[in-house]
Amino acid sequence: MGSYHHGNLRPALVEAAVGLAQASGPEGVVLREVARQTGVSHNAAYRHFADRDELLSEVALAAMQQLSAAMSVELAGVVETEPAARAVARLRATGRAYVHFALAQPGLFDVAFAGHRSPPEVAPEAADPYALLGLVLDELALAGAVSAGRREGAEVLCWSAVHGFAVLHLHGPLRDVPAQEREDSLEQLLDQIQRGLV
Amino acid sequence: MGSYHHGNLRPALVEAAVGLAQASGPEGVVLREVARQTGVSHNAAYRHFADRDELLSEVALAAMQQLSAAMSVELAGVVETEPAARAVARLRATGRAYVHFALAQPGLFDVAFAGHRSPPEVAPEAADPYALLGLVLDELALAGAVSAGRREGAEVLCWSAVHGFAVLHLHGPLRDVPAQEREDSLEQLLDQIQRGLV
DNA sequence: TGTACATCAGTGAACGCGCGTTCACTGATGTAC
DNA sequence: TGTACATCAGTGAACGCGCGTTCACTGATGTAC
Repeated sequence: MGSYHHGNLRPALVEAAVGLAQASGPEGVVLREVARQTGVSHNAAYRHFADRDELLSEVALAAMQQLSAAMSVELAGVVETEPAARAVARLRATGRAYVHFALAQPGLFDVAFAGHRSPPEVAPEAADPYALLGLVLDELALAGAVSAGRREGAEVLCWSAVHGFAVLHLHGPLRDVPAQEREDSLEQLLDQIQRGLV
Repeated sequence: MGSYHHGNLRPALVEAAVGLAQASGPEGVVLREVARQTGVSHNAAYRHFADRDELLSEVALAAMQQLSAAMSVELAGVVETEPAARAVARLRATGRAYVHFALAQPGLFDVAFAGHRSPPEVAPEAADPYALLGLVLDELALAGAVSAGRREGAEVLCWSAVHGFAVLHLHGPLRDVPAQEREDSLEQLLDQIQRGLV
């Protein structure tokens, strides 16, 4: 690896950047530090990214993928078999995973949702938490657990509630709520979301 | 006002800072610019604030007050008289005002919720949107429009949903949703919140 | 197989940025006597 | 009422910060003939 050409610099830079984002959020992704950690000169990144923002977008994408992965894991853990109960449990799992990811990985969560210049940052299907939510809601509708007229736009309620909950507890006025209380509060929130859809 | 002593510098600085926050959010509140606009040397502020953060906290407080004021105005506009319907209308007004304020005053909204070092930033009662929400929920409970067991913790659902909605539409992936669609979506969200509490 | 040459992927030095903050200061104000 | 003096509220110059980005460059690689 002592060669002049790194050979695999781009992914190495992204990896380092993800590490920094994980540790210190968007501000932590400092080009010069990324280069330092990758053992490369501070301007080498410009061979692979137009500027810092482009690197940051890459990190945001990775963060989204991790979020989706976390949601998928929690979804896979649902063991209910009765269709309606199962769909409900999966919806709850989705929300729970979202909030837990935000709290466990605040840096990545922030990068994922920090306003970038490329608004949609359309991720590959699998990496899109929103698509995942839509899927689970479809299951719910199929199981008859959500009234017909209420399926449409249901994403927004679920997402808003869960996102707001995360943000308020992460940076907002609820950031000092003790963990246990927060968890109870979350389950209650999921109850209410569920009720709002039925 | 050409005198050496300004005489009223502290509030003048806060006012300028609020203006900057309004125009460009937390980052816009630049000490040197605040001083420039107030016609004072760039370090004069240190006679009145320990540092930039302390000034920013003052701005956050002002933002909270404006948010509360906006909510109060919308609340006052509710003309329903039948108690239950009135309470429901007032709850909706609260949420609507919250979101509309966020969208109309993104800079102030951001400052209000940007994580400061003084977490609770306990505002005088009147300036606390959370207290206002609690009040409206009490009315709702009194009117019998919310089941007993569901009054407790109802704040969190309402606040989370409305806050998440605002944030997702302000900076998040929903930022490009057209205004009309967004408004429809908001009304639907309020429907669902309402349903979640009953 | 060897060689010339285009292209690619790194390097090192330098720039400008504009800020927050500190320092030693000076002009204005209020108060005790 | 006048004066000495402490205190307060401003000033101007300076520092350090560490970054993102650009420039002209050089070492490595691959390919055509």
